[in-house]
Amino acid sequence: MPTDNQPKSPSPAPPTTSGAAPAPAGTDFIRQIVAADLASDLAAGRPPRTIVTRFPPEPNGYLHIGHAKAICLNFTVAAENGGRCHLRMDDTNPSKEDVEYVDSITQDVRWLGFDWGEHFYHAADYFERLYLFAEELIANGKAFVCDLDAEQMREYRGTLTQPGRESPWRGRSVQENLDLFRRMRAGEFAGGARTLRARIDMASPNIVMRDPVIYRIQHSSHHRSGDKWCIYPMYDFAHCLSDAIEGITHSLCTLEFVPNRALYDWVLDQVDLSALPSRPRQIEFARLNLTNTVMSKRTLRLLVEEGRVSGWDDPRMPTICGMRRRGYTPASIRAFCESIGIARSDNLVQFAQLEFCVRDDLNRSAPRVMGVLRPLKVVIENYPEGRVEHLDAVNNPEDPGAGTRKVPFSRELYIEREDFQEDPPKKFFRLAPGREVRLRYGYFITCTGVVKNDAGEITELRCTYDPATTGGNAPDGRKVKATLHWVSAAHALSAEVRLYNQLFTRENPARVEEGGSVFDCLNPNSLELNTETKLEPSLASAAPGQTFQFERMGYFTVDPDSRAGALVLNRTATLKDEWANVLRRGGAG
RNA sequence: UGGGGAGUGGCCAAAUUGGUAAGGCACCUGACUCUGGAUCAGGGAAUUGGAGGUUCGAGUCCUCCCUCCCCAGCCA
Repeated sequence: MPTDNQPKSPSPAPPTTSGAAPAPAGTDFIRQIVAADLASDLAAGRPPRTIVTRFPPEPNGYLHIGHAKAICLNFTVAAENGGRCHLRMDDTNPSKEDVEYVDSITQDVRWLGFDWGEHFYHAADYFERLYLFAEELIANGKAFVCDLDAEQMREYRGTLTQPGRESPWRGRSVQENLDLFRRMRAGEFAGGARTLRARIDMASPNIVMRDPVIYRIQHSSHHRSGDKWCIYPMYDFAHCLSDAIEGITHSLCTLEFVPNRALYDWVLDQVDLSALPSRPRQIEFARLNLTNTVMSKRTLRLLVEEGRVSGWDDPRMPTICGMRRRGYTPASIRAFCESIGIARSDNLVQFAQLEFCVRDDLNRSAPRVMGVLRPLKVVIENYPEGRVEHLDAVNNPEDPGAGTRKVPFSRELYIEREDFQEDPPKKFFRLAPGREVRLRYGYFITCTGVVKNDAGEITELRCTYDPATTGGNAPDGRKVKATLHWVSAAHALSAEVRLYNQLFTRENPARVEEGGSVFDCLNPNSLELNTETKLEPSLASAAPGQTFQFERMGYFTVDPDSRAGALVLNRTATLKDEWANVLRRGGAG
């Protein structure tokens, strides 16, 4: 269970009536099924079963936000019902898996705020038992050793519209199958030379049921079992049995496994489960898709391998480690996963939904600070040269307990370039010639002059301040339309800031055009490097991982690339920006 | 094309199993504000993919049609 800021979800009402009792309202179909199962136990006079779920990643890549949806679902459904959730490495294919990934996976799940207790498992640890189940299938005449090679097998499988043909090896005797299978295990045959197949129905309209391979020979060493095995079970065989072995009650997976459910149930029907704690049930839900990004592990891997991003933890990546580096909090990711719901229809969630969740969380927790991304020098002509004041600034208006800090003010400052316009449009209430604005926690200033270079670019503003408005308060109660953030030029810290934009320009990059590539819509401007940022001096001691709100600019998180005196910050998210909406609507003129 | 899954405001997503379309995000308006942030109040937006049918009554049931997604790895 998450321990920090955990979004409280109401526990389903205790089931009181028969198995047909209405499920609690306002909850997704999976929670309704779980509630109904519990209700049916009660109705039958049994003690209600312990709900056991599992998150079963294959350690062949890094976890992403789509996995977070599954992780939140599995762990919270279990927790809401007083059950438990296992973390299981689905590591049945040694050629693609690595410990590097199991380490990152456990780290990410823990970081998200979930605890699997002692229930950390590996499918590889079940290889011996799985092998025995396979022999049981053979003994029951439900599996056979097949000598067809991969290409032949494809031909025999048939097509979507044509039934397959039975393998010539389908009729081998139990004895021969057992002997061959044992010799497969013993390493007598080359990789790919033979397979163990379930004997089901080559004419099934469900292709998954056309005598699927359940064991293959692969002479490669496994990250966990080493060289102990040279035959490895396939997903469809290993997964359902692993679930049964662990006592999983509800095996939640994504929609693409719907056709596999027939095989999941078939395998469980063929073996003696009586010594096992449960007969698990597979339930599918729709995977998460997010606008302007991709969730496919293959594509994410290509982004990394082709150097289009800096690594799996590039802050533009939808990976958990990328989002962590970007500055997303575990609570914000959990809140997001809760907000999108669980259903069976394909979906494409807008990135704005995720951004809302980070802002919502960071607004409450992030210390405020002033940072100028595109500095424009301001000289306050009537402010004494050499004078420095240390003004009080509130650390977090959402959290009075966060206290205040001192910010130096002096004659020469930087303000944001975009906060000044020489010829301001109608709805622009920031600084302009002759106009008065407030410098946050500082003074009211009035622009009295504009200095330009030979190219006609504004290089400096001349202003005057009203000494009576110290701290930003006007004793005469006069109002000002805008409050600007600023930084004292002499005291400013320089920093590198990485401004991130969408990785892909199209809403759904996964939908590739004929003959095209996902990378056709890669956003060339997804990373904007800014080296001119000036920060208030309080940031000097900021440590990697810390997130701040730069007032009026957004949330920024200190990157691990930072070194003493050389801060690097990632923009986690911008603030909601009314002015940007005005500009977008073209209503500023 | 065989099998399977799914279509509810721009995006997610509910709907007590037939009783008259929640909520969130986004958007817009106003209030407030030393962040054009936050907060508060309000608003627009859906003939529930389409056409028929059953019914006093249909998002929910029936029929037909359309669209999208998944399956032809010795991947998961």
